[in-house]
Amino acid sequence: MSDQEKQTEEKIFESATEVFVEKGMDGARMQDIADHAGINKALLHYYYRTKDKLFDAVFEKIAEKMFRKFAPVLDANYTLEEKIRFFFREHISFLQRNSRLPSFFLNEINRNPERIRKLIRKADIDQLWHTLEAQHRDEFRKYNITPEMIPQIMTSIAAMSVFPFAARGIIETVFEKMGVKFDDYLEQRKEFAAEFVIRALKK
Amino acid sequence: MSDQEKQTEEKIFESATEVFVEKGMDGARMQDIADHAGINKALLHYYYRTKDKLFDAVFEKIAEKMFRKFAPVLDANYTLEEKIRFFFREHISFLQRNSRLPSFFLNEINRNPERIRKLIRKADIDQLWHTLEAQHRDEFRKYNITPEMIPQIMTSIAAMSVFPFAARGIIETVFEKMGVKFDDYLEQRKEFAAEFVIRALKK
DNA sequence: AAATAATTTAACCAAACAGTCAAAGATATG
DNA sequence: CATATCTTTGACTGTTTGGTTAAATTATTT
Repeated sequence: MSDQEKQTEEKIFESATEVFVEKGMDGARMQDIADHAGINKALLHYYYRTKDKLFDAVFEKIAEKMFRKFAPVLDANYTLEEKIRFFFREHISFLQRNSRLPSFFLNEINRNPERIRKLIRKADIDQLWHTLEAQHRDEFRKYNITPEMIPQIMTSIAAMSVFPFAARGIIETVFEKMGVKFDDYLEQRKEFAAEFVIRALKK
Repeated sequence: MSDQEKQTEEKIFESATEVFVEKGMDGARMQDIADHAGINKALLHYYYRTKDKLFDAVFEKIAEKMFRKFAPVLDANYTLEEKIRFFFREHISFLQRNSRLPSFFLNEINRNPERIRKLIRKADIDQLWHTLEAQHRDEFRKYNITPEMIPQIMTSIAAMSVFPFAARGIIETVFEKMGVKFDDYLEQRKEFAAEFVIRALKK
C-alpha cells in the first residue's frame, strides 16, 4: 500500500468517522463524506464499496477504542476502590475528548442490535467479568455484594460515567438556565462519581 | 372535527409515533407511516403538511409525557428519601412500558439541540428546582449537600433510571451471555437504584 | 521508455424520497 | 335534491441518494 493511498484512505476514514458520529448512519451522506475528505464520490466508493461497509469499519473502530478504556480495570494490583476511582477518571477524560461518541454509539446499537453481538463475542465480556469477580472476592464479601447485585452495580457505574454525555443536549441546556458550566461539571464529576459509587457500596 | 376525521388523525399520529421512535427522524419514511396507518401518502400530507411538522408534533407530545412523570416529585408531603423511592418506582415503570423512548429522545435532542430549548422554556425547569430546594433545605443540610453538588446528584438520579433503557441494546446482549434476564433486572432496579442513591447521599 | 497496474475523475443511472395535484367520494347544508 | 365543503385517492414531479462506468491520469514494474 503506497503512502499516497494510505493517506487518502486515512483521510476518508477520518472524514467518515466525523460525519457518521455527527449525523448518524441514516443522516450521513456519502457526498458529505467525500466533500469532507476533499475527494469525489466515486473515489469514496473505490475505497469502501458501499455505505454499509464504510459504516461498519468506522463503527468497529470506535467500539474497539471505547472498550479498550476498560482494560486497565483488570489490573490485579489495584483494590476495588482504586479501580473505581481510576475508571471514572480515565473514562470521563476519554469521553471529554470524544463527547459525541456515547450518543452515537448507543443509538446505532439500539437501531441495529445485531451489530453489538459481533463485538461482544469478540471482546469476551463475560470472561472479563469472571476475572474481576475472582480478583475481588474478599472485597465483595466485605461489602456484602451478592452475585445478583453485580448487574445492578455494573450498569450503575456505566450510567454514572456515560449518561452525562448521552444526555448532553438536555443537561447542557438545563445547566445554562441554572448558571452551571458543563465543562466544570465534568471535571467535578470524575471525583464525585467515584465517591458516590463507593459510598453507595458501603453498608 | 368529525369522529371520522379524529379517528384518522389519531391513527396517523399513533403510527407516526411508532415509526419515528423506532427508526428516528432520518430513518423514518412517510410512506412507512402512511402504510402503518392504512392510508396513502397524500392523505398524510393533508393532515400534517410536512415531515418536519409531523415529527415536531410527535416529539413534543412524547416530551410532555416524559416530563409529566417528574411532577409528583414536587409534592411537599414526602421526605427526600420517600421522593427518591417514589421517583424510581414510577419512572422505571413508565419506561418499562415505553422502553424505546429514552434512546429516541436523547438522540434526537443531541442531533438538534434547538428542539429542547423550546421545551425547557415551557417547562420552567429551573423554577422546578428552586421549589425542590425550598422543600428540603433541612434535609440537604443534614446530608451535607451543598449547592455545587446539586447538578451532580440530579444527573446521577436521572442516569440510574434512564441509562439502562438508553443502553438497552448493549446491556441486554451482555446479560444474555451472563444468563441474566433484562426484565428481572428492571424489576429489581426500582428498589436497588433508590437504595443505592440514598446510601450514596449519606455521610 | 514501454507496458502494466493502481488511482482519480466527470458524467451518468436507477431507485427512493418528500411533496403536489386534479379529480373522485363522502358528508354536511340550504 | 342540489350545492358547497371536507376527505381520500392514484398518478405524478422534482430532487436527492447510493452506486456505476468508462476514460483519463498517475505510479510501478520490466
